[in-house]
Amino acid sequence: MPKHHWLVKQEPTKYSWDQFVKDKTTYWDGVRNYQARNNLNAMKKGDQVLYYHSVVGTEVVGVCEVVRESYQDPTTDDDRWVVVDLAAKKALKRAVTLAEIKEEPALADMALLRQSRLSVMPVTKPEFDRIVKLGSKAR
DNA sequence: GCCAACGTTGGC
DNA sequence: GCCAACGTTGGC
Repeated sequence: MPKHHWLVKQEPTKYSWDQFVKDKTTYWDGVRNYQARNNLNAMKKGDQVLYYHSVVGTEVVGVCEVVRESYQDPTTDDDRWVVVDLAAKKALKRAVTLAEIKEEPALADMALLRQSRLSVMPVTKPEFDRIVKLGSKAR
């Protein structure tokens, strides 16, 4: 089965990549948006996920992996909301900024640009590979 | 700190 | 079921 690719956003002041790396795995809580929730539900174990810092930095900083598929959000009794478990996999050699993504014609259609408020979104494989490639070489 | 985009709520 | 008001997110 082909793996899916995703991008999750977090404000580094709330939960940074560094903290994530320290924790190794985390559950992705706090999603209160149906579209983002639907994306969480569609995640499969082993899917690759880009980690994006919003507000502060506005850049993709690392890659993580789905280690547990969606289950009831432990931080609320409301059964509409779910979380997934993510494991930090590897940091990009250098962060890929939002400005760079905007400059890349191949990335112009990313949900990140079209729907700035969505916090969990699908990414196509070419888009995913492109960002990882950008993040693995010097500017 | 401001403002645009967009999701949600509630009156009708 | 429509739409105005309101709240939140996130880029700048």
